[in-house]
Amino acid sequence: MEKTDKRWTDALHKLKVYIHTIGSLSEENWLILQNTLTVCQFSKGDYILTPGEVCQSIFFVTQGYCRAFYDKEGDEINTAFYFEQEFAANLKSLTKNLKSEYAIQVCESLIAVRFDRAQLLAAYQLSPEIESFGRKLLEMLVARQEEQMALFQLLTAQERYEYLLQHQPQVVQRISLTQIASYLGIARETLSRIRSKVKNV
Amino acid sequence: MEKTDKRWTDALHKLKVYIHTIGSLSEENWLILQNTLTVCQFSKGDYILTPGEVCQSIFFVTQGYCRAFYDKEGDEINTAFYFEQEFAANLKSLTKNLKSEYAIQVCESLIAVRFDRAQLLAAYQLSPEIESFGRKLLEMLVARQEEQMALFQLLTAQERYEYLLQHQPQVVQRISLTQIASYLGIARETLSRIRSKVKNV
DNA sequence: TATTTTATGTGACCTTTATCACAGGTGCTT
DNA sequence: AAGCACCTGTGATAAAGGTCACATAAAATA
Repeated sequence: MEKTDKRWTDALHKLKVYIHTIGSLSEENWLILQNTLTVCQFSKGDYILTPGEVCQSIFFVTQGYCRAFYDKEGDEINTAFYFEQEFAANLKSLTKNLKSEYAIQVCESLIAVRFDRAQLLAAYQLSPEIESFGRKLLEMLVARQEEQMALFQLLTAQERYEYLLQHQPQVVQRISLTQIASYLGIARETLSRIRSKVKNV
Repeated sequence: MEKTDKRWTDALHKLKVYIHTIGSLSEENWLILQNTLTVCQFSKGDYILTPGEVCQSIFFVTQGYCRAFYDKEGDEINTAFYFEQEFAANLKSLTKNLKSEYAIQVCESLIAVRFDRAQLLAAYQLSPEIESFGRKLLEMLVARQEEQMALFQLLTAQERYEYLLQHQPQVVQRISLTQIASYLGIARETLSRIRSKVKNV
């Protein structure tokens, strides 16, 4: 995508707005950061990250969505969905420079702002305020992960589905039953039965 | 505990060694950081964090261990164990200033270095290098959490137990069967059966 | 040591969920 | 419109794990 494209500036604008919700960044530092960013477009089915590859980027989704999934003996197991205003990456692979054990694939035509790992680290060196932003971003991601973990350790399949309905309604609205079942760790038939039970209550 | 206590300097030394494994910190900044730290001792059964309380500290364990657990309708459900050279905290509560939904309790007489949230944030302001350390620490914690999540989403009960045997043998060695079962999300009888099956293979 | 408490092992039985099979349904392609 | 691929719903059956009951072992306490 060209820097002059309306979608480019649009995506960066959305990111800027988002950044100001988690802390401040001076105009000067925003410009430094902005110079390290690119805006990318992907089509449905494209891979943002493939197994075996080392994750080099964090993507801030501004349109569409994608999913992370493992291949377990031929079965695809979803572990996350990333929607608008969310950050998609394999953080373990990114920070520890390890090969990814899972894939991230586009589900719905995607526009995202790309943070390149090396350039981001360089920006941290240039500006403590940018590193401070990086820390706050990580704090948010850690908090979200912690919540996600509790979901899986504490709740039954049905409770997890009801949790999604309440807390992540867009997951239920935009994603197929089969994909949600894989995410919840249950068979699609079981989710179909849960769904009809919940409806009739 | 007194600052002159041998265990105090001993704990700080262990922390210092650990910090140098995740990145460098100048002697000057180490001294700044050190001034914000306290070394605490807890007895078996003590609570480091109680439900409803806002988490104000991160503890670097140097001796003994503790566990995090939810109370789900009277049943205690373990979600984590923190051993020597690990950081114990409710990161969601700490970073978002929310009440904790779970407790952290000492299982085996504990010595830990305490990072106070407010003082740590102040140290970040004083020194970008300390904030950089904070970011790297979070990156490690995020990576560990991500691995933990995959464990629960991908593996069956028996596979999870075998994973523990291989990757976290101290969990199996130091913690009772009942506590491990609660951590794995299975009945203690089931774990007992898995254990006898695994032994006889 | 004797006594009590707590943790673990094991069988019988029950509940939940997975698996297999198949019947519509929806949307895309030709 | 016909054909095809893919998704969802539902029944029958199998397997995994939970629950209850009780025996035994280990640890704590008197």
